[in-house]
Amino acid sequence: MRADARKNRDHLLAVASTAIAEQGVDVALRDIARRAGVGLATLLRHFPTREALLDALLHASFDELTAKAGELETSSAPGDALVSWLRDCVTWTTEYRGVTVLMAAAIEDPESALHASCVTLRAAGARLLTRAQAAGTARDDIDGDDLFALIAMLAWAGDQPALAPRADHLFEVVASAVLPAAAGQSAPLRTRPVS
Amino acid sequence: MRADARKNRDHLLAVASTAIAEQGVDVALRDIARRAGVGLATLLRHFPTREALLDALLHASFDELTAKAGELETSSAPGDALVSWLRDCVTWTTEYRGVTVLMAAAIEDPESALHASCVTLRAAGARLLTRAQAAGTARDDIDGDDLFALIAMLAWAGDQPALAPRADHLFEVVASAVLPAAAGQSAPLRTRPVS
DNA sequence: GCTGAATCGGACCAGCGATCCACATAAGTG
DNA sequence: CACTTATGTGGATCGCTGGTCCGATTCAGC
Repeated sequence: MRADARKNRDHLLAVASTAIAEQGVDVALRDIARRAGVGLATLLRHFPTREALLDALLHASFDELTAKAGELETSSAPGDALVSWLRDCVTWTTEYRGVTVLMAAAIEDPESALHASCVTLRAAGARLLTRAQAAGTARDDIDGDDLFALIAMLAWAGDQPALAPRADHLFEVVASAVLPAAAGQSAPLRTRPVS
Repeated sequence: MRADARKNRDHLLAVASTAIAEQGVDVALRDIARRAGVGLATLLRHFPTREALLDALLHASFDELTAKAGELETSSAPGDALVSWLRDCVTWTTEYRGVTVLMAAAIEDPESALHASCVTLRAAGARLLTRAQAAGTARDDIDGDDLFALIAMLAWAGDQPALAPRADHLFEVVASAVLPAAAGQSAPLRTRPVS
């Protein structure tokens, strides 16, 4: 890649990052290009679709989250690890308002630039889940797909202005369903802890 | 209203209903107008915004759901009534793909044409919820706003092609959090039923 | 400095919701 | 029935979106 092209690419990523933080992932690509001082065509050649741009932007975050899952797998109790990782996932999406619906679409579209990242993320969650299930902390009748869906639902709620103030509380409610006796969560009614 | 205007209005509603069933609430208004054999301006005069059109279209359904809540309030056990009504709400939204995000936006925007309907719906749910809480069947730390959010989250999941196959299961998971010992729901681990 | 290839961005396209206004028509009046 | 007027209509148009094309520009190697 030519030096000027590389510079443009990096600058575009930086500008896109702040623009998305300000206006969400639906920000007009023209705005990003204008703020970066390049033409729309230049942006679209570096990143042919909005998803490709997001993928380049989010790749580091995705890797962080999967790495975090790997750490938690050995450093924390199964239940704590799962709920802590879920929390990380949900809070992370708040930085990229609107990304949830793209992820939900990408996970079943192999053509999407975000597909691979989403599948990896789901797999990381599934490992934490099965570990917690083996320990008897998480309910048995859900799998990685369910977990991914629950994360997406909570993240979506965080994206909605009317629902966002409740996001933390909703997380607790959902978490209490996945981990009925999770540490730090108040059980809904009286739940007998697993011995 | 003039007779021809009335006829156009009714025809537009009928066409919009089928178009939305086919393509979701994001269907192009131009398409609806064209399929109805009128100009776009005519559609937009009868229904100034997409929300106004949806409000006219959904009003009957909203009334049905609130009426259903009133019935259940006297005919069923508090827990059963709540979970049954939740199920009705969520399955209803599947007929109008994409309506959830509009409802979530409308509930806190008093200017929205859908605002009043959403508030009424939330109030109906809140009544069922407090009744179930008084009976000790529903967890105490949620309110009508939380319930509305949970319905919206489940409905949104049903709208996402990748998540829709799991929608029923996700409903059970969330319901088990709201009503830990709801009849017909298998408790996640062992939960001691309230005496 | 020159040349060829890589890169750029303004001009365009189709689609969207929305608005305007000349025209058509239904409803009321004599 | 004829005439008037208020109402309803829809094609043309606007600004915006994501996306494509191609002539102009700039870089990299010799």
